[in-house]
Amino acid sequence: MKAPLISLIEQALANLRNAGTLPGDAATAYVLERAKNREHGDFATNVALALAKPARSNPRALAQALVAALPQNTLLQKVDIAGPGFINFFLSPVAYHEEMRHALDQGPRYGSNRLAAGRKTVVEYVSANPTGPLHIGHGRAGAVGDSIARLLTVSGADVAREFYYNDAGVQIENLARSTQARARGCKPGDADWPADAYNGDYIGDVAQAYLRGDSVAFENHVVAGAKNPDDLDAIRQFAVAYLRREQNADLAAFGVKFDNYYLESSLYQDGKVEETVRELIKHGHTYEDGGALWLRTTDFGDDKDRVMRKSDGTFTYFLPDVAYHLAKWQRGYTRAITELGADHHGSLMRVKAGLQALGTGIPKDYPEYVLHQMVTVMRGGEEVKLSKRAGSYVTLRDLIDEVGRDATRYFLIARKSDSQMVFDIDLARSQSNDNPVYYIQYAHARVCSVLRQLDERGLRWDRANGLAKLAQLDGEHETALMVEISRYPEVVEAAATSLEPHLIASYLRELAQALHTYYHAHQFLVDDVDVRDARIALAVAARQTIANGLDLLGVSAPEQM
RNA sequence: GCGCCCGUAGCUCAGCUGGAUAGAGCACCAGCCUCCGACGCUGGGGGUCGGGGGUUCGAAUCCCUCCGGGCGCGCCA
Repeated sequence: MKAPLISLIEQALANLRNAGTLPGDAATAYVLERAKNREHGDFATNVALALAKPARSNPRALAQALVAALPQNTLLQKVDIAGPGFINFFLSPVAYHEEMRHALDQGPRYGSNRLAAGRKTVVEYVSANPTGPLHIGHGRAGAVGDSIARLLTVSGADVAREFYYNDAGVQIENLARSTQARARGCKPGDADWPADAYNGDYIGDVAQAYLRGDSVAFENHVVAGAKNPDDLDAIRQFAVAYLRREQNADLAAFGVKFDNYYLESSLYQDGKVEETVRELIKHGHTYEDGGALWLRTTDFGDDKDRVMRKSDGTFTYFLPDVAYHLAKWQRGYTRAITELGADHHGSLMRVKAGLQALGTGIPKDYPEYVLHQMVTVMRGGEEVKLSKRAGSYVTLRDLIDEVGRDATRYFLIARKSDSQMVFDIDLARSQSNDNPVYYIQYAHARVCSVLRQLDERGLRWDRANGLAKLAQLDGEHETALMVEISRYPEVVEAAATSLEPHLIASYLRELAQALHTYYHAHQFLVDDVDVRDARIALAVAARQTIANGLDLLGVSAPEQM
């Protein structure tokens, strides 16, 4: 609904420039936003305040001139000037009725936009190494990353979801040795238990499956356990396959999917690592010192230079990261979003520096990072410590089983991702008013229930008639609901622009509240056919909007609870 | 010590690129089911927006500083 208003404002500004009221080169950085208060209309702009100085006028006088220069439009009912010089726009009811028509006509596409139209985008998230079960942090990464992918998709982008994992490094070697030790009957604490081993019980499960000769299928591979505890290479391959399969199963249960699985080992096989090193050297940002090859990341804002090839000839972790992001670029992704735990933020600068040092024209803001902060898990009023080494461990699978997929996803997405958050298992489990996800889902189910009632009473909803008769809905709660629904496209745009899916979560709560309030204030299934059709039209528009919003969060919209 | 994130009602958190009297949920108090599902609705109390400066018509929002949390600062990932 904003676009036509902005167009009107721009026309008014052009008129004033032509009339000499405004200088031709006046900057037009102004804001058009939803008025917080209904008394201030539907939208308000500070354009007169922003332009008062360059126009050498006072804000209220300029506002008067602007309003006078505003073209006539049927969408506008009234335009006021208030306070220091705000211009308040009161939309006509027809503007909202048309928006309800859009919501119903566009259905699942209501709220989509063209912000990122056609941009080939890769969204990378989770990217856990296959050394153990996924924990709640991975859950947050999955919920946030997946939701961002959905937001960009409805914004027109051509999105690929990607999972990157290390299948060759030191940690994998550790995994293999740990599994081997288990296969030989050792346990943590035994004299010959490896020093840096993974102590979790799940390693024992992997070892047993290996010894049984189980067959593990994952990501188009099948790996069978070779049963031989001395074959470390076979153990490594089996353990990676086993844990990857488990992680994939957990993510699938969480509703988080991927288009690509990208292996670190492939970067070596395809020569991408060597190519990256070669290019970095060629562009003169490297030097040797102490037998190691350094990258002069300080040329690009880092506080010290970084080793890229160690004196033993192997690479530090960040070089494959640079090679990996180069590969994203080379695969044609002009936009890359990388979702990471905030504990990795130290590596961002290095990877970006490496990409710039390549001199291949990769933009400075490539990739765009979205970080998520730690999640503290509470159960029974106490913090549950997460540790791969210790026994106490809440896995993502535990949460899905205990709390449910929808509530877990909602809780993990409802907070701004760069804020630390507390995940209270007892709260998330409670199916009460403590729990916003059920409140929102219930609003959706309620409308479904009304339609079932309609059917049971042998009545029929005439959609076209309902839309035509929306003018009969002029009550306070009905208007409020229309306003909420019409905000949805703006919220989607804001969330997609800032890569902040939590905005959708907050919005949905407000929308659900408006619907519940409306539900209590008015009866839907009344005898007056026109009023009935109109009220159902509004309710269905709300239901559609809730369903669309929940889908962006990866949360289901049940027809009954 | 340096860098990044954060500090808003008793608790958990919103507050969009600065805007018009600071919001929601929970908890607490008082009401609402002969009525389309009460997993709901209505009303009420409750805040020096961590402290202090600055920028300007206007600051929870931007800048500086201090205090208090978290996370990073390896030839680990």
